[in-house]
Amino acid sequence: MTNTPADFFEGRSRHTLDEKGRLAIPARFKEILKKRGDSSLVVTNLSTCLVAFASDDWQSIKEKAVELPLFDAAANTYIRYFISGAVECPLRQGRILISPDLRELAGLSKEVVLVGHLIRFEIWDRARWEEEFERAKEAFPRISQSLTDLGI
Amino acid sequence: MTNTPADFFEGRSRHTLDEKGRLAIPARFKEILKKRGDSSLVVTNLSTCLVAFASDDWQSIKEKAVELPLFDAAANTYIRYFISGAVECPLRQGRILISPDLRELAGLSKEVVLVGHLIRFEIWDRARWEEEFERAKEAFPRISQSLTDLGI
DNA sequence: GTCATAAAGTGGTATAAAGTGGGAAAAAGT
DNA sequence: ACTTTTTCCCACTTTATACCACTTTATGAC
Repeated sequence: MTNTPADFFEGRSRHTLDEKGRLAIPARFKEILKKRGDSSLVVTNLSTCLVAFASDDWQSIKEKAVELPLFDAAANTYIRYFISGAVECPLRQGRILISPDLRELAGLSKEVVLVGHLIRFEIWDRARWEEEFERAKEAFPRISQSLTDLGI
Repeated sequence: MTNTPADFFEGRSRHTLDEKGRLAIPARFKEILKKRGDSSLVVTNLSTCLVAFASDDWQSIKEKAVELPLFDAAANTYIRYFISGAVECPLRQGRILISPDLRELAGLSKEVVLVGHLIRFEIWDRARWEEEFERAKEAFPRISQSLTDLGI
């Protein structure tokens, strides 16, 4: 794992989450944030893990969401499920604090894996991540058509 | 750089509603109100929860509603159901008081969840929120087309 | 390779802030 | 005047933050 600063979140790191819910951010991720003049991450939930964005990337997601009609069912589902989980997490001593609520949703215990996802990165409980990785490895040969359709 | 508070209500918080109906407002939400020079919230009912707005945002909702045709059925339903429920709740010692009427409508017991919804935030009974969250999570994969139509 | 040094990551403690609960004073309604 | 409700104040508990120290991993010189 080189320490060349990249523009994207890349690579996987195993970290530990302490009892207070503090999570160290890998140095190469911190470099990216620093380059953008950013010192916080925005963290929210997905169904099986958490996702972290640089604040200005999250900002543009929000700006779209805020234009949605007040009473549209799909819009409300989207906001309640995905947007409403978002918490700004400032980096302190190179770490962020993950709320008990989000920790519970993602099933995070002590051992955690941070997975680079280019514009964002994911935060997985280690056991869940290993399951998901196996699933992805298994599924990979079968998704070639979908990838072609997506232009890859 | 600085720990700037966001412009929108984001994140979920678990709070307790005491016997007097007092509800603490999360510090990050209070920051937003303070930034706007606002010291009250406007709270009204939705079908399964309550919604809170900063007073000037509520003002613009009202200004739109007042332009609606006098005898339009949907307009009247909207005003009777949604607009008329609104109560101004001033912040006192960082808390608001929720009337027994609204508490009953939203089925609020002791455990309550505040759900950031950008321009507004929702107030849910905890058990109801958990049901709704599961529903939203479940429904999420199926609403992608609607979201695309909405420009997401 | 080994050693020294630096950087990254981990854990604990003291302090500060946020959230919670209850009681007394004030205000409102009867 | 009396009851009920609201408001304010204080005390307590819980959670977050800053600070410090230690361990582990990476880096560079020899």
